[in-house]
Amino acid sequence: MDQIAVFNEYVRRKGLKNTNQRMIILETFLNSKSHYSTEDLYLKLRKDHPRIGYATVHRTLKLLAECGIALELNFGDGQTRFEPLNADQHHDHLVCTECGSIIEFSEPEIEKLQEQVAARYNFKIVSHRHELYGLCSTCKEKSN
Amino acid sequence: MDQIAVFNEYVRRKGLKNTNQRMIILETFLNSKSHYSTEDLYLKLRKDHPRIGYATVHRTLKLLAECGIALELNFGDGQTRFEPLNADQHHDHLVCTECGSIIEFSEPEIEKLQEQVAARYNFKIVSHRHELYGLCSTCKEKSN
DNA sequence: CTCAATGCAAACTATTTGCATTCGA
DNA sequence: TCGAATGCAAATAGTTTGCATTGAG
Repeated sequence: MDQIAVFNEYVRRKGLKNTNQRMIILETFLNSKSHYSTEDLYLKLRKDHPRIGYATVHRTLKLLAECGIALELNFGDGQTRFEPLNADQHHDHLVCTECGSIIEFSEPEIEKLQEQVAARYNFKIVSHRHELYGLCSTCKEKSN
Repeated sequence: MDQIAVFNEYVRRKGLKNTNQRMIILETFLNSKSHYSTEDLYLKLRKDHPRIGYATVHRTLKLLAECGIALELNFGDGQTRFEPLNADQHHDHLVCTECGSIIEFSEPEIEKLQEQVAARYNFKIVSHRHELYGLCSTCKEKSN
């Protein structure tokens, strides 16, 4: 079941409606590799679809997060970002505080340890956030 | 060297000034175990020190983050929180999305793996953030 | 038809800033 | 004394909401 099917299913179950705008937003969102803020996505969409409003983009992103298609990220720059979430290929982030570039990484060992930590506190993990902040290789060199 | 000494040193090096307000804010902040937002700390301070303004609290917290005494946290509820940072007793968080309670944990194994990941990308870690969201033991039971 | 979704503008919330005044070094 | 810090109020930025209108089921 792909993301679009997941969305349709979710909409149906909740008695919501599947509009044209939502489909356009969802597709544009899924086809991107970036970490979009509401504004980023709104601006991108506006080129081809000037009739789609900021609020709709925002509400749709929230909806996608709700049904597990998007993950909300917050890198501490005051902007909430969203990224397409794919259960079977989870990853975390290295964030360069100098140039803002973002590198994705995944480390199954860490995920496993997380589970152990949670178990220690009888805690049920629903999602997590793991970000390393610092200097990427390029900025590291420059600072020398 | 304790936190207050670190602060004094930082202030001196930067040619800043060490005011009464800053000392009060710093002490109150350090003596707390909580994860304060600017507002939380402002309200707490106001009881004993009604003359300290919100902006001063905010600017001081930013300053503390800058000199490494405080860590900025963002649990995704739209409020930036700060916690006293102690280099030698670092910890991360389990955040209950149901009741909002926060459990601290530390797992040296994970820290070690982080370093390995960073090395893989020739990335220099300055700080990190690692949060697990889900249900704490109490809320987990209730949901059954 | 009915009720959810949209688009716009306005409202809100957290954070930041301008500026006259105060105060530390 | 001099410039950094303060406190207030006002500005900003991101996010959310109210409401008349549109449109999907």
